Amino acid sequence: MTRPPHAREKVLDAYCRLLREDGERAATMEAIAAAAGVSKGGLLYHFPSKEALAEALIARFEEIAALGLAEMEHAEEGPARNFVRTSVHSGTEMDHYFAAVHRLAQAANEAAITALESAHAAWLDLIRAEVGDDHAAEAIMLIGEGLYYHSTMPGSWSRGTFAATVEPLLAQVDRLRSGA
Amino acid sequence: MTRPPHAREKVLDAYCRLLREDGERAATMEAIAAAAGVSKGGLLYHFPSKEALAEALIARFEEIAALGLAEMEHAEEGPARNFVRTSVHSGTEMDHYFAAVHRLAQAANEAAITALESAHAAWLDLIRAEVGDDHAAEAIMLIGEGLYYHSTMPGSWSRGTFAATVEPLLAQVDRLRSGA
DNA sequence: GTCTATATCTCGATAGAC
DNA sequence: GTCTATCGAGATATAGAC
Repeated sequence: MTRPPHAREKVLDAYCRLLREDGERAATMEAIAAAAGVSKGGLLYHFPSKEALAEALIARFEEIAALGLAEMEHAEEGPARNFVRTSVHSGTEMDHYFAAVHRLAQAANEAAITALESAHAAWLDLIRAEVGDDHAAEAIMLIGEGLYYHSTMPGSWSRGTFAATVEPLLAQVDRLRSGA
Repeated sequence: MTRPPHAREKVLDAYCRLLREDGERAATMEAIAAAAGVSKGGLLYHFPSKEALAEALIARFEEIAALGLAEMEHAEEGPARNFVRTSVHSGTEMDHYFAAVHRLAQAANEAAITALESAHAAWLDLIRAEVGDDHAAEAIMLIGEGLYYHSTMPGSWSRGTFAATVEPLLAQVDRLRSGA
């Protein structure tokens, strides 16, 4: 880490936003540079290729995901509830980078696919360890994934449907958690 | 309806497959034409623009989704179980077109976003009507959406994790269904 | 209905001035 | 460290032969 130069940060954030809002095709070097307020040449000084940009974004996602995982592991309410609670779209950095990496994965970027699969596997492990029953754990995890799915979707339907209902949903999680 | 010409079908299927497997950016007119076994000119006779192609694919998805919805409504096991059962990736036409429309939605195609939102809303309505408790219905629907999310993902992690576990998952659905 | 040829534009990347 | 200028490849779409 050690504090990356300012321009690098701006570029990465712009790339993340373009991926998330307009999709992988729209996230061209030119568009990214413009959104970050630098020139194409300036961008290519920091990231010598488009692939390098994607790698940096994925690395960033992995950092954020690791932080979230540690928090989930030690959450007072338990990993299961914490996972579902943090899966609703809340505009966090995690939400943004998850959606961006998701776009790359759907463009068949292997590193992005691997990063998402690792995150999913780690989440499931923690929920399994807490809940005991594997199938209840899977069901809980899928509720969270469903929420993540909606959080990566453009449009606002899911926001209107789920935004205000985290607590009642957590009550359903408790039903699945308790006993098998 | 009324039996579209053969070439139209081939083109639409090729477009669907390219979107699903390689992403929206890779699904170029040239690649689609090649995959469908026609020339660029031939493709553009049937679909005068890329937008027209996308519209046709979305219309196709809406047909398939309507059929699935009717089946879900009258399923003997009930809409909730039927929804979750059919949400696991099973390589059906519905899976394929869902994934393809999902790629378009993530490329900020408004019609694709609307089509997916309509489908989600219709599914949730049926599950709500059966289950009674709105939050249990949402939880069940999210389990299905989680499975759909995984079915649209490239890579094989979810296949290995969920493929053999539909029945135990349906048992979890039953737990959520029964009583509030 | 389907093809080839081609026009026009935009992409990612390089070169070199400052 | 950031810019402008430019190249070659590949994108959508048109024109017109068959």
